[in-house]
Amino acid sequence: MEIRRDVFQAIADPTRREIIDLVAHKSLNLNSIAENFDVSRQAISLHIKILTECGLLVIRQQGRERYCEAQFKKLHEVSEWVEKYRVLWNKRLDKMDGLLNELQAGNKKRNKKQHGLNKNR
Amino acid sequence: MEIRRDVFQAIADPTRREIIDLVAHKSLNLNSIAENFDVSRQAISLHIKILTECGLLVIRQQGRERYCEAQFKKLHEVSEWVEKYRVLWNKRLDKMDGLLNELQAGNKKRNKKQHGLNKNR
DNA sequence: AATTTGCGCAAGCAAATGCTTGCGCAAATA
DNA sequence: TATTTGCGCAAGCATTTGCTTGCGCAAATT
Repeated sequence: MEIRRDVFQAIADPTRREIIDLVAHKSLNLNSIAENFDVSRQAISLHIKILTECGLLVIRQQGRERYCEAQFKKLHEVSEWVEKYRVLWNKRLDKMDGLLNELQAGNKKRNKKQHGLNKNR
Repeated sequence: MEIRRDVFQAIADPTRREIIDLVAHKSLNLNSIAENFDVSRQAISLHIKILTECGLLVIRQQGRERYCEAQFKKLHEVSEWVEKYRVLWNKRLDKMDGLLNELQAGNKKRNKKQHGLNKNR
């Protein structure tokens, strides 16, 4: 068991993202989750299976009910991948700001050239 | 044109994530990108199409070559979704730390009860 | 003990995904 | 001008995905 699933693949589906949103703050059993969607219980059950297989959810069996608890640790993988670009993307914004400022400065008047300002972003 | 694609869906595929990694620092034309993979050029072309359709890539046509440039702004959507859980997931770690400490304290000796310490994380 | 409730298993199916190969065009090179 | 190069378009195909419905079991309720 425990088929290594890809987290990125798991959160690709909007329904699965909603499921995570739902159980983020308090555990819910499968049927309570399914109530929030207009697909069959079975469909939701499958989504939950996928989410547990990749470690984003953990099931606590309690009698005949299965409570789903979010497991955020696994989101770290996604976070890492995205955040490594944050530096670059801030840099790009800076550059754009710079260009905009140059343009504005140029339009308003051709004197008082401001250059390389606006590094705060 | 411009079929609104889901960013989450786009980055679900490992090849597409690799493509983004490749062009993160410098633009590359399609064939240079395709060289890095052992699938056909056409397959890569399709991946790139998907990436541009959701705004993660921008194409600059230059003669007969098409240079792919990463567009990190769109990653913000992913970042936002993931990061909103960071608080929760840190909180959970705190709780676990707390439990661990209680256990340790309990094991070592049954006196000197430390409770609710270790809030620093 | 009989019924209801929660949920997994499995089959079946349409649509989407990822890939390939072959064709053709327009820009660059010879 | 003839050939090469970069790349899109389109058809075809195997998997995968997401969903449904029906069955059945075990825990809870009556």
